[in-house]
Amino acid sequence: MPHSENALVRKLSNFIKLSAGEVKCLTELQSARESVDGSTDLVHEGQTGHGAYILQSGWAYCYKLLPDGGRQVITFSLPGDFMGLRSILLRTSDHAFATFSDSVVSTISVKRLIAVFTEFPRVGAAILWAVSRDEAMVVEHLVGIGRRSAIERVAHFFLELGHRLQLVGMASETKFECALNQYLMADALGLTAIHVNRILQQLREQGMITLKEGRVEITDVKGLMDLAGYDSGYLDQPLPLLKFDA
Amino acid sequence: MPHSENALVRKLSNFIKLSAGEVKCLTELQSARESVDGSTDLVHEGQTGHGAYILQSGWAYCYKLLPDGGRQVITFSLPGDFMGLRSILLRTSDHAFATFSDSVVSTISVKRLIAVFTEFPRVGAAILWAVSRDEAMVVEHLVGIGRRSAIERVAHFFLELGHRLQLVGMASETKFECALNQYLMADALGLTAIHVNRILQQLREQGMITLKEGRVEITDVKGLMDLAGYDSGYLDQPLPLLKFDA
DNA sequence: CGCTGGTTTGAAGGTCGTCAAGAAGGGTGG
DNA sequence: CCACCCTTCTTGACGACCTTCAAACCAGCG
Repeated sequence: MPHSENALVRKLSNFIKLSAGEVKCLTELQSARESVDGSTDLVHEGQTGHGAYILQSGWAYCYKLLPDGGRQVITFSLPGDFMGLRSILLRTSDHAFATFSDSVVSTISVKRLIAVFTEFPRVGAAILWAVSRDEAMVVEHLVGIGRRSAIERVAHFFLELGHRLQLVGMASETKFECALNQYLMADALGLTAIHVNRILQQLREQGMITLKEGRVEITDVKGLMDLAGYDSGYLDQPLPLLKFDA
Repeated sequence: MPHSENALVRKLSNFIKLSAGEVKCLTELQSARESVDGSTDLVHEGQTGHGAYILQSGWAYCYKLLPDGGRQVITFSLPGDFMGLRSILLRTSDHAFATFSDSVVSTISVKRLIAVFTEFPRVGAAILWAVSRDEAMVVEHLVGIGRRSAIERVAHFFLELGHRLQLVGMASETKFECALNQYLMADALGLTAIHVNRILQQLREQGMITLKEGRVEITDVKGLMDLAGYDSGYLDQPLPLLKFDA
C-alpha cells in the first residue's frame, strides 16, 4: 500500500493497489480544499444545485429534520468519505450535511469526476464501490434501528465506527478519538440522549467500553461483537477487479 | 408520455420524455424474462456473484436476517424497480431478495447495461436517477423507524406505497391492491405484527384507511398526510437534463 | 373435517421516553 | 480570581408505547 497523507487514498488502498498515476488522479480530484468551522451546514435539506464533497479531516454527519423538530442522523462522515455524491442526480438534496468539528473539505467538480471515470476506469470503479459500501452502511443502520435493542445498537455503533476509523488510520484495534456527544449519538441511533447515557454506563459496568473525554476504548472486543451480533462483512468486502471492456 | 405496457418505461416517463429509440433500448434491456413463484428467494444474503433484476410484475422485497431470527425488510420492490443493482459492485450481496407473490423478473446483463450507458447516456442517467431515488427511499425509511411513532410510520408507509404504485399505473388517487400481510409490514416498519394490527384498527376508526382482502383504500388523504408528516419530494423530483459532454 | 396462514383480542410486563434537576467542566467578563 | 454562563453528562421518578405470551377466530384448502 503506497504511503499517503490522503484519507481517501488510504481507504481505497485497503482494497485495491493504486498505481502512481491513479493516486495522482485522486489527489487532483481533491485539490480544491476549504476549511470549515465545527457546526457549519454544508448543504441544507431541500437545497438545489448543491455540490458534492470529500471530507479531508474532521467529523461531519448527514441528517434529516422532522416537522416536530426531531432529527435523524443518517451517517457520520469520516475523512476520506464522499458527501452528497449519491444525491447529485436528484436536483434537490433530500438531506442536510453539517460538520461538528473543525474540518477540511474538498469540493468535487462533476465535470472532473466524469473525466476521472473515462480516463481512470479503475478509479471510477473504486469510487462507485466506496459509494456502494456507504449504502450498505445505511442499510445496516436501518436494520439496527428497526430490529436491535438499545444496547445492541450502541455496541454495534462503536464497533462500526472503530472499524471505519481503522481503515483511514485513525484508530488502533481498541482505541480511538471520538468527538461525538450523546445527543448526536442518540439522534443517530433512534434513542434519547438520556437513554444513551444509561446504556453507556451499562457497557462500562460490563467492562466492554469506556468513554472519557472524547477517547473511546473498547475493553472487550469479543464480548461487544457477540452482544451486537456484529459482522463486518459489509465494510470490508474486497473490490472485484471489474473489466471495463465495453 | 408514450403509452407502454412496460412498468420501467412508464415510471421513467413520468419524469423524462423518452424517444422511440430509448424506449426500444429499455425494452431490450428487459428482454430476458423469467416467471417465479410467490415466496422464492432470488438472492440470498451473502451470495456471491449474484445478478441484478428488474421486476416486471408481482411483488418482492429485500431484507436482512438477524442472528436471533429477526427480519428487517429494507424495501418493497414494485414493477419497474431495479433489484440488486446497487450492490453489484460489492462481490457478495449484503441483503437478500425474495418475491411474495407470483412475479416476472428480467435478469440484467452487466455487459449490456454498460453498453446502454455508452450508447444511450440519457437512459443511463435516468437509471442512475431511479437508483438514487430508491436510495432516498431507504433514507426516508430510516428516518421513519428512527423518529416516528408507530401510527405515523404506518400512515407514511401507505402514502408512499400508493404514490409509488401510481407512478406505474397500479393505483388510483385513493385505492390500490396490496398483497402484503401484517407480518411483512411489521418487519418493514420495525414493529410487531400484533401492534401493526392494532394501529390499522386505529386508522380505520379514525376514517383514514380501510384495508380489506388485499384492497387498500385511503379514505382521508389529507388527514393521513398531516398525521404522517408526509412530503413526497423525495419520490417525484424531476430528472435534471444532464449533459454528458465529457 | 382438520390443517394452515392470517387476523384479531386480551392481559401483563419491559424497554425506553419524558420531565425535572443536579453536577462537572470550560470559557468569558467583571 | 471569582461569578456567571453554557454545554454536556448524570441521576431519579414516573408513565407510555410497544412487546410478549396466549388464545380465539376466520377463510381457504386438501
